[in-house]
Amino acid sequence: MKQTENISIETLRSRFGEAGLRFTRQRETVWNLFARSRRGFSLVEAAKALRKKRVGPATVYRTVALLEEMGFLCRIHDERREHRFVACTPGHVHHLVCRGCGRVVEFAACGIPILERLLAVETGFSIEGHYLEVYGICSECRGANK
Amino acid sequence: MKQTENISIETLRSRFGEAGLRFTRQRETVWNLFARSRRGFSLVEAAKALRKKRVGPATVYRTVALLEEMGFLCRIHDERREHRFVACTPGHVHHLVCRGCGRVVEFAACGIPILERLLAVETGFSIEGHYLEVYGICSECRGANK
DNA sequence: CCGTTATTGGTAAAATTTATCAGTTATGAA
DNA sequence: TTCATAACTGATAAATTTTACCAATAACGG
Repeated sequence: MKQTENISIETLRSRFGEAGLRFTRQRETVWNLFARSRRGFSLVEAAKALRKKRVGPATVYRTVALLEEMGFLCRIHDERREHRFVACTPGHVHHLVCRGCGRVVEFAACGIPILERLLAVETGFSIEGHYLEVYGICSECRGANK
Repeated sequence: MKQTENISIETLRSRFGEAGLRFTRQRETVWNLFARSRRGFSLVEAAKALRKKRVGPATVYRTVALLEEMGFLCRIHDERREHRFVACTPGHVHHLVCRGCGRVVEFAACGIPILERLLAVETGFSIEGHYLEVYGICSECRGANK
């Protein structure tokens, strides 16, 4: 399974342009932080890391929300505790999260649609979507424990 | 599909006893709030609702965390925004959430294990668990829109 | 009923998130 | 390249959410 291939800066810039938004130094800096991390960051972590790079906290909050809306960042719930954001491929994807190092691998799930049809019949709901996150230990973390 | 059948107060009381914990008026009050709601509450909502019933905010936070640890409350992410807690059957269950009224219906998922085996092969992770939440519109909310 | 001790409430403090607005800067046009 | 416009930012204040603290309370066993 391929590791997440990140969106290029140029793609990002043009998507901003199309939306009538400016691609500022700060926005690029925020994106780079996430694009280079397999694990992602919580808002607090990102704000702290970006302060050193002259990006104010308010801008970090605003930019992360914006990138999430645009589909470039995904929110990871990470086993019921902290929220993190990771760079992701726009569209419907899911994440496999390592309980050891926290690294995130994207995958395009399936098998769920069948379940959804069953649920629709049994509950009377019309099903519109789902959120799935899988947890495990990556091979690297397994190796480290030996 | 059956509506969530709540744990009885007596069951709850004895589980507290077994764990060496006291079953106080406040803890019972907190439980009752959640047990009677199909939708659940966020911590802020619960704290506000319980203040009227003479349960302090600190106690609400502590008790919700405790009930979650014991498996009587489950955390709902609710479509990427607010966290809510709902009374749930202990064990591995998932939730179907109405985008209209927010009501939550439990279900025991399946189909996921097959996906997990596939992911294990493709990523090298050893898979240990997952979190699944499904969104839709309940029949009551659909009816209301007509 | 009593004593022990877990639990609570009320408040203070900490941590997180949002609002505000004057100053900055990306962008397109000239 | 320069300029004008308006989006964006930063710094701080304010609001909101969560945790810490400790004397007072009350659940539970004996």
